[in-house]
Amino acid sequence: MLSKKTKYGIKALVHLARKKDAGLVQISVISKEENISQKFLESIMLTLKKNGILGSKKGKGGGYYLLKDPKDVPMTDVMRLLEGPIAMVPCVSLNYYEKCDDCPDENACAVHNVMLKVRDNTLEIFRNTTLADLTN
Amino acid sequence: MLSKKTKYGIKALVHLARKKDAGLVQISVISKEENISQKFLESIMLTLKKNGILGSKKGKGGGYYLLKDPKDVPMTDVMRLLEGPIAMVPCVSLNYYEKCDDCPDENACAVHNVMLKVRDNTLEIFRNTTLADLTN
DNA sequence: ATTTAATCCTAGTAATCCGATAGGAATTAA
DNA sequence: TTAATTCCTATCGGATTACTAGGATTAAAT
Repeated sequence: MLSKKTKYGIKALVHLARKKDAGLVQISVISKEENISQKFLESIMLTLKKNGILGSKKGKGGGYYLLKDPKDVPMTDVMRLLEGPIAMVPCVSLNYYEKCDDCPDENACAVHNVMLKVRDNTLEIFRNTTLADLTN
Repeated sequence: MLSKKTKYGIKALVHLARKKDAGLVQISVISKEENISQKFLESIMLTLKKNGILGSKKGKGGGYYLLKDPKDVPMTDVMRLLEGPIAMVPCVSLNYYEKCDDCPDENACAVHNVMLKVRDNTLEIFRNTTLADLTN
């Protein structure tokens, strides 16, 4: 299940993408329009900023903005940043790989092989879906 | 991320599918060969039994067995039973649907639409993958 | 009958994660 | 100087996860 953090993060990014020519947008605005707890959203925006997806301006009249064009922000980036691995098991994760304690041989593991297939498909979708696609 | 419960459950089912002509298999055996905590596996086997996937025989010489042919057990059944919804958000779930608190219009929701696509793909895989496929 | 070996059942529990919330510090514009 | 914003750290209740404990029940073998 997708965490609320990721869900809210995506919604906020789409919000910014839609208003990308309007300059800065404040957390308070996004929070109201998207029905997201403001304090919670603050922390989400901060991690998006710290990881090079958003820029910000502090102080009065400040706010957030997208650093890149929406079509250059694939969902893989957003998902990995907010949600973590895209794979359902660590042993098929590209970016968060971990060996299983129980499994002596990955290639012989039934779970490994189905989940690899699922990951490939999901990854394909997220790679080919950008913020721009979500905006429509 | 897949829970250990689901992972162990799948492994146990595959184990049984591979030994389907050998009659009953005991939890203790599966537990050892698959490196799964026996007590934990007990509870998993029990839910698989209560939900019509496994049969059992109690007492000395007892054990578990598959109720159906492995090729008639799709992964959708196993996943839904052990893991719950296949969808990443409740609002795109077929079997566990729930409306989002925050979202006024599902069709206009960016998150909804990507996740619908992901669910369709994942579902397709799980529907077309049976225990028999995992056995090879 | 008794022992042994298995499933069945209910509860509890430690650790972790999630979804926030609290309370300010720092910065900037008016 | 004031108001409005982001930035930062810490905390917290509730839920979930991955087990564990302890026995009740059933059935085969002796």
